[in-house]
Amino acid sequence: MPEIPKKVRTRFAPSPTGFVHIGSVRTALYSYLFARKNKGDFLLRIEDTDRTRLVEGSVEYLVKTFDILGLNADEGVILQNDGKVAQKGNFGPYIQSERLEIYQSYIKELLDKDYAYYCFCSQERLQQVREERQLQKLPPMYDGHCRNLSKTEIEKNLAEKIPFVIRMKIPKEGFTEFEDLVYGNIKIKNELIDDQVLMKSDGFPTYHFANVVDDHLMQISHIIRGEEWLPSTPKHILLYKYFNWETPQFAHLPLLLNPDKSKLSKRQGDVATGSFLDKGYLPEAILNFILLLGWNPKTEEEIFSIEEMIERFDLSGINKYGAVFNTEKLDWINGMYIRKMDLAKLTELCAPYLEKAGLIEKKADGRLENKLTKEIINFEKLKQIISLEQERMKKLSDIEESVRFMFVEIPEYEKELLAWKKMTAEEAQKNLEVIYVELEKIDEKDFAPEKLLNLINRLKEETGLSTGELLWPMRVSLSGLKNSPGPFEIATVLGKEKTLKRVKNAIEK
RNA sequence: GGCCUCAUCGUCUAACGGUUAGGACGCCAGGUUUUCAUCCUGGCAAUAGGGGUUCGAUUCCCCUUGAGGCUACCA
Repeated sequence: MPEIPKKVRTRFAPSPTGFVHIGSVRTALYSYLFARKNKGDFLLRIEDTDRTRLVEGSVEYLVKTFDILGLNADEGVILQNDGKVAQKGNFGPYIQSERLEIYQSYIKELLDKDYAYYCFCSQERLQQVREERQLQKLPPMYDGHCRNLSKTEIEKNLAEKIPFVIRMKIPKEGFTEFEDLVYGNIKIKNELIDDQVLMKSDGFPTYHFANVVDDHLMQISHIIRGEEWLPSTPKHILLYKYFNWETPQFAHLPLLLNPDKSKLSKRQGDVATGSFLDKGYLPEAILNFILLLGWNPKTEEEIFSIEEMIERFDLSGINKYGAVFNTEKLDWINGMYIRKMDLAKLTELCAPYLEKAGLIEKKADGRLENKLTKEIINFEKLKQIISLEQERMKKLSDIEESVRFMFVEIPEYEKELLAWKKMTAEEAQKNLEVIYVELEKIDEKDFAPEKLLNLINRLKEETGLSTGELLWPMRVSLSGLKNSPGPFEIATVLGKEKTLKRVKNAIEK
């Protein structure tokens, strides 16, 4: 493979259709990493040439999502510091609908060189041609009806304002081949390539045309995109040749798959990046997860910071087969990131979930109020509460349910839950009485895990009870849950007063 | 139908033609002072099938099968 001396420039070029597909994020991630790795540029271009699929506000949503993910473009459509979407760079505009004049001038060049032609065929005729060819078991291609119209015919049709498109003139002989950085040598007979529409009747270019023109004008060196473009790449190569432009390198990425191995779609599950973010998957965990869906470092490392990704990433590590998008491992990776995270940061990230769940509320003066008990809780206390779950949670949204018991006045639960294994609830209550008496003797400031452990150990010796017979009832009295953090940790965060209150409540049940 | 592409545990994947086919997630079992989780240890689990080439194929070639993509005035 020849080394490319010029600067590496990659781009991500989404269509603003309203949501950000997780597969697009992977494509963008690979482009981003490749650019960073090679000290190149990463650009974001908006491909909004299909006017029928446009969704209001989606460009802004898209750019913001990428900003959250940390995949910041050096050039193109970017998010400014003031939160506004803007365009940056010397090769703009970077929104295709703002580049119509550019496409017009280049299509004229193709027309002049006889590499493209006007086609006045109606949709109905095209439909008919397709059906006829299908019946004859021929590829449903355009039949070339308008390929050789005379100049006078064309002028007459134009004068009569007959709607037209402009098609690319594909050679009837030979073949087009290229070296894909992932798939290797690809060779396709020209006779099997359709005379692709380049300009639509509404004056907008098709993907194939706008994409080639823009990639060239924006000096893109490596086109990293989904495998669905592999079959149409020869058309693009031909266009570069027609224009006498240097052909960039191509790297097609295998598709992400549904569990049934079809192309990953929203019909079979959640593929919107935004909803993963909403559920509390961390941006870096999402990137780490999708990085591994189709690429591997050839080592047994699995957790990568973005810097490590940049350092390790290499196009040669990309697989040729599609990976099933199965989020079980995402849960695990996300948990790893949560455990490594700074507690204060985690607390800040969890707070909105607690607010949404109606457990806390931010008052006008900035203080946090426990909405259930109306107590004011400071950030330190909230941090302690979150710390109970840091080792346990898989995603931020888990926090709502798992920590609710810390906010209620008294947890609600069935008395029978107090009983551990074969013991009865009454026996459990008796054990709690013993614990209660000892707990009362501890000084508030000594209410910490080590002291509490010592106390329980002492009680074990004095009473002959087992650890479980003491700890299970204690834990349930504090959390009201079958599964929860340990009793010492809960008691420490709760403080002496609340702990005693909960134990007492259990005894009197 | 045509064209293109792909094929290792359930999933993500590793293995210059020579390995008891490795790791991770998940699952199961055991341990770590109560539960769940964490952590540790162990276990179950794969080269789609058939032909070649070779002393020797997961690996190279061919066929079959299976899967996917493309085949729009969508991207």
